[in-house]
Amino acid sequence: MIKISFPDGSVREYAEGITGYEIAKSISERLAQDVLACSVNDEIVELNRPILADASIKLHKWEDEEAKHAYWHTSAHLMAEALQELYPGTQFGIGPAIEKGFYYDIMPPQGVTIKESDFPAIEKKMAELVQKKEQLVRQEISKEDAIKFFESRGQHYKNELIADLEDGSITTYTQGNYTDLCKGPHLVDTSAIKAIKITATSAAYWRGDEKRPQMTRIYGISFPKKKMLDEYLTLLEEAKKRDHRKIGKEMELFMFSDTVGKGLPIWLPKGTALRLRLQDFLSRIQKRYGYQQVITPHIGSKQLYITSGHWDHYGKDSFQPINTPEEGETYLLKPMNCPHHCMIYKAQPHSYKELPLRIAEFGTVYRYEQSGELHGLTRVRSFTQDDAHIFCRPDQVKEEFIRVMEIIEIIFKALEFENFEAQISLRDPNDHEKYVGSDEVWEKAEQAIVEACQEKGLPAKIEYGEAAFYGPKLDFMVKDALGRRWQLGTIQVDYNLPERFDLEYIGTDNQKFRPVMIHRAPFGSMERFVAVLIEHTAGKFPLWLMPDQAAILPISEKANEYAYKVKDILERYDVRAFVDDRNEKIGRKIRDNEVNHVPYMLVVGEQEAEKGEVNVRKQGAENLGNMKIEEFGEKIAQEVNNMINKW
RNA sequence: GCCGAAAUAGCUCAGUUGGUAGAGCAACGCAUUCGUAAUGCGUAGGUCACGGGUUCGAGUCCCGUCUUCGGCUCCA
Repeated sequence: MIKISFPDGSVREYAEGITGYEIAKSISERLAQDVLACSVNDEIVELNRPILADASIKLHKWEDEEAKHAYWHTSAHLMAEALQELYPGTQFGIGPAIEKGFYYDIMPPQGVTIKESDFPAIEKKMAELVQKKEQLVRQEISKEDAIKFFESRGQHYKNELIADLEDGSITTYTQGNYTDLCKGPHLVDTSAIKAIKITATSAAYWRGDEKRPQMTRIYGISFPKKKMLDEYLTLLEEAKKRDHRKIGKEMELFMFSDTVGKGLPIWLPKGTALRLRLQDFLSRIQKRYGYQQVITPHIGSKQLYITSGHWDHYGKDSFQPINTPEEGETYLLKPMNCPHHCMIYKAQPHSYKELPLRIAEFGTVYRYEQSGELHGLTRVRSFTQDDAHIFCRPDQVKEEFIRVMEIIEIIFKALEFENFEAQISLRDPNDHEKYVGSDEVWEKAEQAIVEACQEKGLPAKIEYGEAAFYGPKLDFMVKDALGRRWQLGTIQVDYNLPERFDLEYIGTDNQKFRPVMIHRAPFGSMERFVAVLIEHTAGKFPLWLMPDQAAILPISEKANEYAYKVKDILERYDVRAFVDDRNEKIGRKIRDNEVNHVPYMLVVGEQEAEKGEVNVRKQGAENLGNMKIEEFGEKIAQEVNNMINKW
């Protein structure tokens, strides 16, 4: 007999060789039906793996990530089996479970391309195979046999994977005619896969290397119940409705023009109003935190970027230089603001007493992004960073870092971004080529970041090899409507640029010292931030950011004049309203757009005109009754002020 | 840049097997002046992304280009 302990601490005895499934069954039939995988001593295994010694066990149902992982991984194998039958001769790369579903990278036989129109056939074949209730059979295999086996099937990619594996650790899983090199774990059989949707195809390089062959990646998702698939598809539809590109167009916030150029956003009046409000908000906070605002040109001489090192690193991958016709000068569109700010620092001698010096600019930069990368406002070729550079003494780094984290905290709180993740990006300890600066300097910087996070109690994921070439960084990621992660706020320590620009300050002993530079952008960029903000709020911004805070509806022609008077008066309170003087039903527009972006509707007629009042209706037509225009203006201004001053 | 898909009126879309270009909303005009989150009637609006080809005839079929979309790769 062996002892099995459960997550609740209880212990039961079972015969040696019992499986997870049998354990589940011993608890209840229902559990046995629902359970998909189990963890034995924290290793996730399939339910039919015999347990040979005392162990702790967790049974995973669909709700657990572990179960979903096994489920989708098995789905990937199922899809591979279907593809093998539909397209004999297909070579298989890798086919993992991902956050939402699974994919398989395949090399279809010569002359075959898999298109969207082929998806139903693949789904159908998978459903057919499910009917067979094929077991997934795990087999341990020697390296030699594995190579022989996959060679005999013409699976060269699999063999390349095997070459990197250690003998003795190699396992395969077989269901029906399909055998895959795989570590597992899997479902016991495929019968639990009830609802399948092939969602997309894409090109993907073998092992992510663009010099290697390009494979076809097929994405899919599957669920134990048809209803869950339908719900998932509905969710995707809902997410599309809050796509910032759609809402941005409807609300007339921004636009793109093919004639102006791809990836070059144009901010329309309402979008500009929103953006300026955000900039204003940040400026207020920055003033409080001792920043000074500057404005620098949109181009800089090539020499500036040679000094900064950016020319060597990115020259060939950026927009190409601008040359003057006669004097042979060479300029670059500025891809970042740091070098300009360094020159501001360098223009004057600095005492240790002046530091930290904090220089801020809403600086527009231009970066060449590959055309396939462009995406709404989140990935563009010209964007404005809410940039600032802090020049400080080495002993001030941590404190300055913490102060920046406070600013980011204020912004995220003010805009209710609770769903963010923090990531500390450190260098890849094995790669010294990629980074500039000494090990010692890097270690100090990395330590400062880690400590700052600890002191602020910010849980942050550490990623090695993700640092910039000039220094480690802390990034804040927020998810968009479709669950894609976008980097917003960023704080980066830089020991490199001060060196390259030979920046210095005079210490207490009258000696020269090198300052440390901190780059930071709490929004990241105005474009990306507004995009994420739109998706986060579905266009229902907080009142103080709303481009149109009220719609004024005159009831009769006679009231038109009064309506405009109301607008004028409200403007004095900085309340943005528009007059709908043709009495077009606002509701119609709103319903057609499936959005509801105007928080207040002011109905005005002769009665109101006489008394100088407005009839106030809140979003959803709730009638708040009549009040004086000034009273309403005051109320909104007050509400806005409260929201801003809270921070 | 790569793989796949799409492109029709300002917007959202329809357009059957190739045979005169359609709707709703918006715009404009006229009527309506209403206590309200969809007033009525009318008018105008299109080189069907662009360029080539097949055909008696192309929005529709084929090829190329541009842009957009979904991914890949990339991201200072």
